[in-house]
Amino acid sequence: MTKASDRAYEAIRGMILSGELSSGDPLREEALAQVCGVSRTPIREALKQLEVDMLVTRTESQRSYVADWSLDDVADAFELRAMLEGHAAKLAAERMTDEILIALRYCNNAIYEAISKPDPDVNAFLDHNRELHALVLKAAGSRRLTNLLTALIEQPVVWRTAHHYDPKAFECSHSEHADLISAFERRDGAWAEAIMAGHIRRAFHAYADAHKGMTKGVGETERGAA
Amino acid sequence: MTKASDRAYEAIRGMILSGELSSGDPLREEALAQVCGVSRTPIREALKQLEVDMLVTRTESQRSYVADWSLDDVADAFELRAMLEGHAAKLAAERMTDEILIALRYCNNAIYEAISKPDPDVNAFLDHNRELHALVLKAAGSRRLTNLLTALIEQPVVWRTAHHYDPKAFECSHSEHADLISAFERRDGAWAEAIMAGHIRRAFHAYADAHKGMTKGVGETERGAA
DNA sequence: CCTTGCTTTATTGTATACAATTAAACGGAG
DNA sequence: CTCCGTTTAATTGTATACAATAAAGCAAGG
Repeated sequence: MTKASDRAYEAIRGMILSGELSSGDPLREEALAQVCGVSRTPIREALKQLEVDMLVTRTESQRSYVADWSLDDVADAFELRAMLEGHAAKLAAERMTDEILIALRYCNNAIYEAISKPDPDVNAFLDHNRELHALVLKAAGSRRLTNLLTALIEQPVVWRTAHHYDPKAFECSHSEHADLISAFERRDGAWAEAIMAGHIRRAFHAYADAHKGMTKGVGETERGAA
Repeated sequence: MTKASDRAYEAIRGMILSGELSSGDPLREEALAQVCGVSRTPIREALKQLEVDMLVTRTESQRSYVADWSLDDVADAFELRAMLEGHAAKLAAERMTDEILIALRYCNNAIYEAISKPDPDVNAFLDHNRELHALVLKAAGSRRLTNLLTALIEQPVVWRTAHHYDPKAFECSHSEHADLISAFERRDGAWAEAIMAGHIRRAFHAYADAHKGMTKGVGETERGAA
């Protein structure tokens, strides 16, 4: 993925998530092309993808703007994710292979390594967490489900959530993964589904709690009291 | 929507669904551009959208092919649709407005008109059916959910399903819609969810039954016994 | 005869020019 | 002063040329 359209995608996404661009800001193709150092063609592809990701909205006249991300929107996304990823866990339990099971255990051990030190390695946690959830999707074996979820999992939200975790929250996440693996070992789809749904919902509340007090929308810069 | 990219999208989609293109056929941009009478740029956008729709797959080297649509794939899609649209029905029941309720009743009446004659008007049925489901999504009020479902509802599959309906199946569909409206009137989310999930699953089995005996994949032309 | 590496060909990726469309600026009439 | 239509500027849509890359064909060596 060293193509210009991918770099443009990452660049624009980064600008949105870092707060360099705020909700509602217009995204003009030519301006972005200059900033990203590419032509408009890859910019258009990137914007199309970001629109699918719901980080960008388009008016009826095809102008693009940075999407608004209210807490309600995030709640909406998390609820859908809980449902779909719960379903994925159920399917995964029914279709689990020994190979993937081993990989899952390895993955959760790596998560443990990352968080069980005085100074938790949040990035390592995120990497292995992502890998673990990807393994569940792989075991579920539904391309459509994978597609839907990747469009739904806003990695930035996960990032923000994890960076507000306290040691106990990390431990909780690891413990839930362990339960999930137990459910997989026993091929207990209903259990796996319940654990996963709870796992996602817990993450949402962690996000919502961390979000409390922030009066501004996600990605918006602080402006101080008027 | 009179843009070249939309026309290209419809044209390619049509070619795939009509069987003019078979599963696994390569889709070369230039060839499609000539067939559609447009340049490669809108063709690329159309292919990207068709890929989201899962009518087209791309190899790691970015070549596009007509996707394979096995019965398992369709079952997968219907299951996800049952879950998501069931969820939508639950939300819709909780957030239903009188205005939408009136529109729903009108819509289901129109469906009744279309099917309760000697020669059912299948196209009118499909139009009003689509409208009814769109109204449910509107009442549910989740942009994300709407996005996910539109990517999931392969209208062609619905089309094929409806065109194999017998009078009793039409009546059944209409009756389930009526029940759904009752659930909405009573703001009974759980009931609405159950009805909708059953409604979609019934549609799947109608599709599967009609599909029996077709040894070829969807969209593939009959070739006769070897 | 099979393999391996190179050459050729086909296909996709990107840049850019131009056309079409839409929003903004402006000006005149009421 | 406001409203409406016209003109102007800005922005997106499309076509096309060229660059980059991957597949296919081919030839030489094992």
